[in-house]
Amino acid sequence: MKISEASRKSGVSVKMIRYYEAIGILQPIDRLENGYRLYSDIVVDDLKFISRARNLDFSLETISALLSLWRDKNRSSSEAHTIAARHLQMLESRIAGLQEMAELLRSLITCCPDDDKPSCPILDCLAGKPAGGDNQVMATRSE
Amino acid sequence: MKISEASRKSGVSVKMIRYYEAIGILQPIDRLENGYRLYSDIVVDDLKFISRARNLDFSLETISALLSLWRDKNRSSSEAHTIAARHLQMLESRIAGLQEMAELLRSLITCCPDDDKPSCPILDCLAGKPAGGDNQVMATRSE
DNA sequence: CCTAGACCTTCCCATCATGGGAGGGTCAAC
DNA sequence: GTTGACCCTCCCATGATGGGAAGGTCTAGG
Repeated sequence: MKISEASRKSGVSVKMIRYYEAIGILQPIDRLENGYRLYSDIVVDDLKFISRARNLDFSLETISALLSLWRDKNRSSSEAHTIAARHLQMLESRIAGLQEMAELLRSLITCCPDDDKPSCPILDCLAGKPAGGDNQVMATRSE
Repeated sequence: MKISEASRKSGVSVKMIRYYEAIGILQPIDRLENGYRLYSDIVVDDLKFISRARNLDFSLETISALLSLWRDKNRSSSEAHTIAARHLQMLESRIAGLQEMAELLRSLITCCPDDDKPSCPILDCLAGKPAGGDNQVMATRSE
């Protein structure tokens, strides 16, 4: 099949399919005489693999490693385990960071009168004014 | 003060200070005769404001709006409220997405034998094999 | 007076994953 | 023989950040 069908079947955009090949995640794809790429079902499976891994927010570099593992029938599950565990840890620390932000933001939003007057704890906090509560965005307290 | 001192006082890198000016978040900075930028304490405060807002993951575009509001003594707190509420919503949906990923990943990691044999539910899941449990990464189920 | 070093400037490039679009080739159907 | 749906490559843009080159400026020490 040609690239647009591979795209349709895999859910990966035509642009990205070519890109994955260009950066070496996909082996070089066979070409027809006119230069058109020819995709096998196996490559479509690789594309689905990539798509699922992207949905778990793995980087393309990591996905490349995972795909190699998948293709390697002599792999150890511990290798995939290690990669996944490291990624999970990163996800968790990102979640923690975002939650901290969200919590502070929520408290500021709750305090904000949301009216037509200028006084606003949200802006005060960003400006470093010690607000009424213990809201304080961690920052740059170098002075 | 010159740029490196402004950087030290604000916690914003020299590169970024220049960048913020270049994209118009900061007003054009006064120059000495030799072309060196001259920073006032007020601009340092702006930089701290930006830094705190970045710590809450506001985009520079949004920060530009917040900074304008902060400078506008005729603002309504509702304007900041709206911006912050929209941002909070975005943070929350990102958290939810990451948590979904983390949860699936955790369950896969738990199932993975983590040994020297090739069988691995993590890779199976990425490859679309319906694993033992109900682990299934949402993807591309177009066939 | 000269030099070393610590600044400052601008400009270009790289990141990461993704998309847009130009300019041009190929092929099938009508 | 043209139209339209494909395909190709190449360049550019995103957002926030850093790296580094090439070159100007200023100050302190010899």
